[in-house]
Amino acid sequence: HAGIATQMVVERQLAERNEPDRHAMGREKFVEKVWEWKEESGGLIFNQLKRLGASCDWSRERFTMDEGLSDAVLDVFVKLYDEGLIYKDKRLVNWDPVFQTAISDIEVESKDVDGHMWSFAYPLVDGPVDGIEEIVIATTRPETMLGDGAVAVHPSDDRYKNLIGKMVRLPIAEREIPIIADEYPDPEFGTGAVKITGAHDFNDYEVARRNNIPLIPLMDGEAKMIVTPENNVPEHYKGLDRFDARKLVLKEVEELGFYRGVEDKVIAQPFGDRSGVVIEPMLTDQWYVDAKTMAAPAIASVKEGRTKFVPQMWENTYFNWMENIQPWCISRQLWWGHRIPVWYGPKWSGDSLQAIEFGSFETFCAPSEEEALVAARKYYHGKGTELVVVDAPISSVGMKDWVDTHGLQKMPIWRDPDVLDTWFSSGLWPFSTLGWPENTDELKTYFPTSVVSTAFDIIFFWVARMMMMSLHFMKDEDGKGIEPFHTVFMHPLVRDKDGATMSMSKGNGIDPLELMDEYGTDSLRFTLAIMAVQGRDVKLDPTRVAGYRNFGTKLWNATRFAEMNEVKHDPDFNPDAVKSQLNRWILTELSKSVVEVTENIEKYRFNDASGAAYKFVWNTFCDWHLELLKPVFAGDDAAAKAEAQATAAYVLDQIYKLLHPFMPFMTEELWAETATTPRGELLCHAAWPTPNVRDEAAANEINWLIGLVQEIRSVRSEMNIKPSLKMPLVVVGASAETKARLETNTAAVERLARIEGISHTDSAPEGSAQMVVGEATVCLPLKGLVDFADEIARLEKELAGIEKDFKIVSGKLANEKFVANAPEAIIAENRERLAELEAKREKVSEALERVKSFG
RNA sequence: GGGCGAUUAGCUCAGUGGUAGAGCACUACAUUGACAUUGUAGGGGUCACAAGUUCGAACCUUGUAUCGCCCACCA
Repeated sequence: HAGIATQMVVERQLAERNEPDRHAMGREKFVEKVWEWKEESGGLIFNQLKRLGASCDWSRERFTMDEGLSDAVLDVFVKLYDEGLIYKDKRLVNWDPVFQTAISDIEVESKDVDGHMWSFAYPLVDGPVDGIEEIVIATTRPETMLGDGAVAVHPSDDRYKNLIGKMVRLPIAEREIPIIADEYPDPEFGTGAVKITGAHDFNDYEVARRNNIPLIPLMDGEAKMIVTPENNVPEHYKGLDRFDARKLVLKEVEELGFYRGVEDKVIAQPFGDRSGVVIEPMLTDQWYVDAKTMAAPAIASVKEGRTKFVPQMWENTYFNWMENIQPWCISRQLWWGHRIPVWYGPKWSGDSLQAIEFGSFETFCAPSEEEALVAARKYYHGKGTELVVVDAPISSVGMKDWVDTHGLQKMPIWRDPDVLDTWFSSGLWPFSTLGWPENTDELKTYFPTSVVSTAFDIIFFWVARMMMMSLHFMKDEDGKGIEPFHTVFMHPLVRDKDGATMSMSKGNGIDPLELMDEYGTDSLRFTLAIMAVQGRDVKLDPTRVAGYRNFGTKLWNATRFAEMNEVKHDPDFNPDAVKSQLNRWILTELSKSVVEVTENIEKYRFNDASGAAYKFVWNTFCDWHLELLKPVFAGDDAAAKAEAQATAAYVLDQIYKLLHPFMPFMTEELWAETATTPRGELLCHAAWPTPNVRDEAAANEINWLIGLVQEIRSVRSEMNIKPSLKMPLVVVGASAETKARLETNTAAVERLARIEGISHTDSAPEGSAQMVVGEATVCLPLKGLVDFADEIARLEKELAGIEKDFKIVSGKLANEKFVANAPEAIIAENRERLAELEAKREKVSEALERVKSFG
């Protein structure tokens, strides 16, 4: 691909520098130029390849990395040729007049442009029929009228019934063409009569073939007008650009009195991907792959589930294309790529050397020149004829000259000048890269592969072709084709803020290199992962990248904090032996996160996987675990400290692993930096974490603690109590369990909720803010600190919220149909919730009464 | 014309039948404390619209509107 792209760039450079074009320059000289300008012309591509680690030394004709591949490509061509699946055909192709090469349908982009539709009259040659003197046709491309071979009308169109078979005179070219009947014209549209230019329009081509109408070429490879006996175009059109020819045709048609009007019309025009100019349908000889035959097993593979698309909706797109597949044109009129392994020589029709058929040529398809010559010698019977390989193809006229000059003692042989479509070789990627056709160890190990990850826009270019090629060439013991991969993961396309695909030509791209320079590679990768939702494209917003850059910093700082507290990786750490509730809690949360991340990766839900890791690291580990560890680290219980350190080290290790797919560079670095003894392996080779500790009691205790702290903080904030002010906590109605929990977590509560001293009493102290946490009411004595109207308002608001929820839940449970139809679990959940709400409502009401009584 | 997808907080987007979510932005407070690339608390949503299915709908069905993409395109 880089080679082809380079050629495109070099051709543009040639044009800009007013150098002769490639065709005038010759192949040899052109390759020199590519070589000479490699840095400035192909430098970008070259650098990209270097980044990818490709070893390319820009040796002539091909990259060194392609050496083995080239052989495989030529082998495949020869095999398919021998099987009759590759053939040469004269057909209409999409032609790029700038690069002067055939391109495939999917390299053509249709755009709506403002255009015109002109009407011309073609007079009937033998005078009026039914009072009709002329037939009026409409066209958006007036210049093509010079190549018309017929005028078509619908057989059911009564207006023209009696005109079918009559001749009309073509203005300017002065040819007589027939009026024919065909299903193609729409009687409702325009005049119902359509001009047929078989050599320059795809629909017309089909009509012309069906009706044996001659195809009359009007243009050369650069889309400049040509003058031939067949097209009878006046001499002064010769060499005119198609758009200049259009103007001239319009002028002359008007002068001749055949102009019948014009209207504005938006027309869809096909543009070439690479050149950006309007493509021209062109009648040419090209090599084709019988894609219909090759596609059948590839369709079956998806139909029968041996290859799956993720998300599945892309299978429709795949089928839609594969079932309507056209012959695949693989010739490209370029000079940089895999050259088609076909040689031609004069055709022979008998035993005698004299029996040359001057109009036609014999084809020798072989993987190398030597082998082609062997075949050629065989063909020419070794009748004392010496084969001479010549550079340029020889036409039938040239052949006569050759015979005049050399006699029949020397036979010219020449190679097809065209190269293969890049996707022809790309389609072989799953096996050609592994040393095929040799049965190498690599091939045995890595073929078939498992998942191909790509964007939907190359399902056809690449995915479908890999499947066709693999199924055809790679067979199992029973001779059944092998799929190159079992899953095709379609990742989202990154679009710009308006939803358009980014492209060089539109200039709307966000350069990933710039984003990486600004935010870091891992940040960009993590952002793309967390935004990679199945079935939806990504509109990339750089502020999101900044957000996830901060996440990386957070992890870095967490590691630094751990280091400062002598958190050290302990190779003998056993999670199941951990004792403290806090540590058992984080291990439990870790287990849950491991499951969540793993399952989502396995389901290709990378956004959910990275999101779960993000939440665990920031909102669980950093926000709570590390905060709760601070009093432990600051305390003097050496055993507790040691266990906390070992646990934190273990959790960090698991975090690095979970995040490694999404932030490989940073986690690999942290993995190495935090090693106390050598890790013995890279993080990317380390075993994926598995869930272990599941301690719901510990989880409940710490989650209760978190709830308590949040409750106190919330009240403090709402009551505008300065964070610097520490205050006592008075607990009313605590159960034995709550008392025990408070006892073990006193230090944590005091630190995180800015509390000084926890006591238990039977009734709330006068002037307290009161919070209901579980069965207990937690009070902050605020007498003299705040206005109690605020506390009343706060409690009333809370009570209103509870009332609202209570109504909803009790309403549900009062509904007989709900109780009768809803699943048990849901009903139980609602009952539980109702009980909780009821208890809380009671406590909050009591608290409110108390505050009011104080007032 | 056919197909596919989207419409949820100011913005970018998660959420496929059971308590409406994230990041950014916004408001208030906090700074020798791992981290201001920060912390705490908070405000903000008739889930485009309408009808239906259901005990229950952002989610399922049908229709409407708007937007996007793909395919085929009236010469």
